[in-house]
Order: sequence, then C-alpha cells, then structure tokens
Amino acid sequence: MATPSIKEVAHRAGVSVGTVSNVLNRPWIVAPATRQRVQDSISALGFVRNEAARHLRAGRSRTVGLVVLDVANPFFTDLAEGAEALAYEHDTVVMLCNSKTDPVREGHHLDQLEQQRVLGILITPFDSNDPRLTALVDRGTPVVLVDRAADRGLCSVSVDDQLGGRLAGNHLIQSGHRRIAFIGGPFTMQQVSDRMAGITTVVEQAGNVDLQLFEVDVMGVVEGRAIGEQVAALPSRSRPTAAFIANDLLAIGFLQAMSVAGLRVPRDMAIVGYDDIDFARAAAVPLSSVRQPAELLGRSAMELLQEEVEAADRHRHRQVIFQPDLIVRESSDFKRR
Amino acid sequence: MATPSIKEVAHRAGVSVGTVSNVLNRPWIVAPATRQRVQDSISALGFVRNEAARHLRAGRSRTVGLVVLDVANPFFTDLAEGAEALAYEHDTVVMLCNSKTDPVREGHHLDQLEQQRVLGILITPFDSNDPRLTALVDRGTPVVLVDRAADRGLCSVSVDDQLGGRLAGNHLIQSGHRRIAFIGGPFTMQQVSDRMAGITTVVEQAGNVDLQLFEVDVMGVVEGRAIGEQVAALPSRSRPTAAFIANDLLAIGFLQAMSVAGLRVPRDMAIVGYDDIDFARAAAVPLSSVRQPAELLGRSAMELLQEEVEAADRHRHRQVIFQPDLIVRESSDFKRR
DNA sequence: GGCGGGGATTTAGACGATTCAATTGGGCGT
DNA sequence: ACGCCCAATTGAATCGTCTAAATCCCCGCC
Repeated sequence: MATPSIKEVAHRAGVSVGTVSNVLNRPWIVAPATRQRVQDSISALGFVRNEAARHLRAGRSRTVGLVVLDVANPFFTDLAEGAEALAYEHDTVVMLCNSKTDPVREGHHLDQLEQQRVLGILITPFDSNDPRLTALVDRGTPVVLVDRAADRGLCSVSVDDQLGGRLAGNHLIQSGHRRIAFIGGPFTMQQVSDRMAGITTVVEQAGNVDLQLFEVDVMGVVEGRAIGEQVAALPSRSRPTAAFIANDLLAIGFLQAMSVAGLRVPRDMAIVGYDDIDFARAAAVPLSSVRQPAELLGRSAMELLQEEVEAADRHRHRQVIFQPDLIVRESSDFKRR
Repeated sequence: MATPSIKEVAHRAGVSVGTVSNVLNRPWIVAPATRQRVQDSISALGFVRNEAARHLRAGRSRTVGLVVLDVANPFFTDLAEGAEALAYEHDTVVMLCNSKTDPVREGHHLDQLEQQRVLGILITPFDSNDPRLTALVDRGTPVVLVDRAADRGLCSVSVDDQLGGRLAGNHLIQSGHRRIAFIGGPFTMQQVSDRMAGITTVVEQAGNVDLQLFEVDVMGVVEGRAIGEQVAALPSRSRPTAAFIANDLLAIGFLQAMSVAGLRVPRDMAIVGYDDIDFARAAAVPLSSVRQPAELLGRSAMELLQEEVEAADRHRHRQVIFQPDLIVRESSDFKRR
C-alpha cells in the first residue's frame, strides 16, 4: 500500500534495481525490451521517484529558495514568475517564501532552506548585512541578492534606485512643484533610502524646493491611506503639492485617501509611485510610476545562481544593475487634464 | 569545506554519531557534560541538519504543499498566511505553488510535490475531478481541497458560494435593480458557477429581473477593465444597472473602467464584488463585497490535513463549510450618496 | 570481592536511489 | 569449435540521520 520503491519495480519487472535506475536516468543503454518491461512495471505500480533519496545520494538538491519581502506585492509575484520560468528550464523547483519584511520570519525561512540544502537562495533581504546571511554564505549556500545591490562577495541583481529617485524628482520639479513629499519606509531599507537619496540630490540641486519626509513601517495599501489622510489634513499653505512614493501599493492607498479628502489628482496633488505594477496603470487616476523590470530581475537572478551552481569553482561574483524608467501617466501630468 | 555531517561533529566531540543524534533529538538522555561538548562541536563546525537524510530515514517529510490559483490575489495570500501559521505550530514548512489557473502548471506542481513526498497537499484545484488528483490520493498523498467542497472521499474547506451569490443578488434586487450583470470566469470553475447559481436562484424568484452573463478567462484587474469597457459601451437602455462580480480584482478593474467611462458608482452602476480583499475597502469607491474568511479557510484546511496525517488510520474525511457575509459599502449603497 | 542494576554510550542496520566496477551471455571471426 | 569482445545487466557501496538493541562502566550491596 505504501508508495513502491525502485526495488518493487525491479522485482515485478524481473530485473535488478540498477537496471530500473538506468531506465530512469540513461534509458538508451537499456535494451528496448527490458526498458519496456520496466516502464510497464513503473506505471502498473504507480511508482514515483523519491526526491529525498535522490537528493541524499546526489549530494545536491533540485530546489532553489526565493525569499521576498511581500508576496502580496505584484512586483514580487512578477519577479517570482521570471525566476520560476528559468528554473523550469533547469529542471529545478522554486520554493517561494514570504518574509513579510520581518527579520524573524526571514531567519526562519533561511534556516529551513539551509536544512533542505537548497541549491541556492535568491533573496531580497531585510538587511543585507545581516550576519545570518553572511554565515549562510560562508557555510556554502550560494546566495544571490535580488532588488538590492551587493557590495562584493555576492552576486546581485538590482535596479538603480538612486536614478529612479532622480527621475521622479526631476519630473516633479520640472512640472513646477516646490513642496514635495517623499513617502516610504522603513528608511533603513536600502531600496527606500536610495530612492530618497536620489530625489534628495535633485532637490538640493534645484535649491528652492522643500522636501518633506514621511516614514511608514510597511509599504501596503492600508498604510498609504493612513499617510494620505495625514497629508490631506495639513493646511493647504504648507501641504506638499506632489508626492513621490516609494512603492505603488502605498501610492494607491495614498491616491485613494486624496480622493476621499476631496483633493484632486494631479491638480491638488501630483503623485509618482514606484514599481509600475499592473494596478498602477489601472488605478482610478492612472498612476505615474518608476518602472522596474520585475520579471527580468527574477530571471537574471536565477541565471546568476545557476551559473554559480554549475561553475562551482572559478565563479566570479557579478553585480548586475538595471535602469529604471519613469512612466508618466495622469497622476502627475498637468497637460493631460 | 563541505557542510559537516553528524559524523564530523561526533568525531570532534569525541563521541559516537548516535550520541550526537541523541543530543539533537532527546537531549535529556545525554549527560550534561557530553551534551555541552557536542553542542560546542556543533556550533564550532557550523553543523546544519540535513533534511533530506532525515526525511529519507523517517519516511515522511516535514513539508506541506499549498497550490493556489493565483498568488497575486490577496485572498490567496491571506489564505496562505492562515495555513502557514498553523504549519509553524506543527513544525512544518509550507511550499507555496502558483498554478495560475493553468491545469498544466498545476499538474507540474503536483508531480514535484509528490516526488518530494510531502506530508500532504492543500489545493484549490482548477478541476476537482481531475483524474491526476484522484490518482495522487490513491497513491497515498493526503489532499485537502481548499475553497472548494469535496464530494466524499476527501477533506475540504469551503465557503457556501451559492449563499454568497444569493446574498449579493437579494441585496441588488432589493435595492431596485432589474438589469443585473454577472461577471466571472471561466464558468467551468465550481466557485464561479456556484456564485452564478446563487444569484440565478434569487433572480428567478423575483421574476422580473434580467440577468446578463459575462465570462472572462482569468479573474484579474486587467480583465475586469476590459469587461467594464465593454459593458460601459452598451446603450444605456439595455445596460445593466448593477454588477455582481465573482472576484474583487475583477471588480476593481471593472470599477476603474466605469470611472473612466464617466459612469458613476453606484448611481449609474452598482457593484458587488467577492472576497473582500483589503483593496476592496480601500478602492476609489469602497467596494461592497461578499466576505470570505480567507485566513480561517487556510488555517482550517491545514488543521484537517494535520489531523489526517496524525490519525493516519481511522480518519474520517470531513467537509467544512463556512458562511460568507455580505459587506455593503458605497459601491452598491444608494442611501449613502 | 563478586554481582546486579542502571544510566550513558556505542553499534549496526535501515531508508531509496544512484553509480561504477564486475559479471554474464550471445554473436562473430578464424 | 574455440575464444574474444562488447552490449546488457547485476551487485554492492554510498549519501546522512535515526533508533532499537547491545555494550560498557561505575556503584553499591551482600
């Protein structure tokens, strides 16, 4: 009744286990008649390979861990899609883990993945200097940072977040805005602080622009709404006339709060988001956003990992950096109204 | 350099492998001094248990597969959250798989999970009569259907979708609507057809109500927008005045199309969605929706699975059915305007 | 001083698939 | 008719961990 093993298959087909294994792995060296007999036996018994045994013997598993900050964020699901597509080509399985921007959960996932001796891990870490990560790498698990640049000893695939911040900032300043809000968080997250640094640079260059910072714990729709209410409540004299928001989910919440508060977008409040998720294009007021090639990020990260896994030795870590694009839509575009 | 095994740990601590194993699994039977020595050795070498070997030896793994129709849908991420929470308590890991409403992908995931000899599988199947599923169960993998009622030989956790359809239908009819659209798809999906059956029932009871059906392939924001444009283009004499939409993502897209087309919600078009995801509450016009207890669904499904795994024999399959709630918000509520 | 008791530790198989060296057997050349 | 060669198949060892049974050793008791 229990799942049959290769042994039972062999017995039923009247051959040795070695032959069954050969049918599974090098069918061409087995005589056609024998091969057929074994295959019949396999389907008659409903034999299914035991991955654990394969893994143990082979010394390497066939799964890759992918740890993201928020599975509910389409940016990460797109990214996962890209990673999975390439994994599929390499006969490899992706284990998707959601850290929810929580270092404890992240740590737990890393522990589990290491115990499973995954081929490698793609991760958007909460903190890329986390000693747990370093230790993991030292113990021999290949790690590729995703959506986050690595300094040296690691491969990484990222997008130039400072450039993204500058693009958004320039766009808003050139549209005439002089009071701009930056919303995102936690500020300790590299992605957020880089985007902030980007807009800060161009704001300082412009000289006469006031940049107000708003920090959130988690970048979701609900939090965006809350900040939006807070901003809408400011006296109109000091209220920013534009907001650069570090993530589209947050931006969508913010946008909704504007409409509830009776502020028109972009007339009373211009908005530029980040990630350019599908929702952004389709929002009540189509959202301007800094586009990141999410799927490509995932794909490239997996590419680097597979490269590292196969090359083993003589692998040189690489840091790939993509350029973001500013997509201007109605939420920040006066002319179109 | 390779990851050390229990053997190296034992050697360094000057004990046998059995003792190391005992420290890991029944520390209390090991003398304190020895235990300490072993633990020092473990941390000095950076030893990490090999899950594959454990699994092989134990004959059962510690991971559970969760196959959902769409990870990008917050309903399923909430569900996953619930499942994962309970899994955590059982020292079990969840492997999240995204079938994207595609039977081929679904099948691939099931194969992988079976090869990994997962403890069991929670799945929202594309088609619950899929012979592959049956075969899987026959071969001994416990399966619990999620968000979908099983007939007999399986545990399941679901929500009464017909009731949901009736709630939405009654609400719209009592608000005076006589031309109502039902939007969702594919109609072959049980969830969709049940919700449709529900509203059909009450429409027929009312007698003088016209129900128009619109089918989509995939229930996402983009598709909702497309259908919305299509509906908005209908001559106002025959255009429905209300829409019951089988999923909130779809409803949000639809809502956006209304606003683009200049139709006011709910005055020109009342909308009731399904799932009550966070976005729904926070939409441009807060969306009425039939609420399903997503997290509870996930949790309960995992509960049933663990029960089945532990009881092994003498387990009786159970079909748990939850009641949905209609949450009325502005998108379908005249009085509030 | 010998012996039993019992706590601490060791030993020796599994678990299932893979691989490679060793073996078998059939056909062909001389 | 003999031997040789090669294709086909077999058998055994291995991966890392767990567990039940066996062994060890120290103590106290008679």
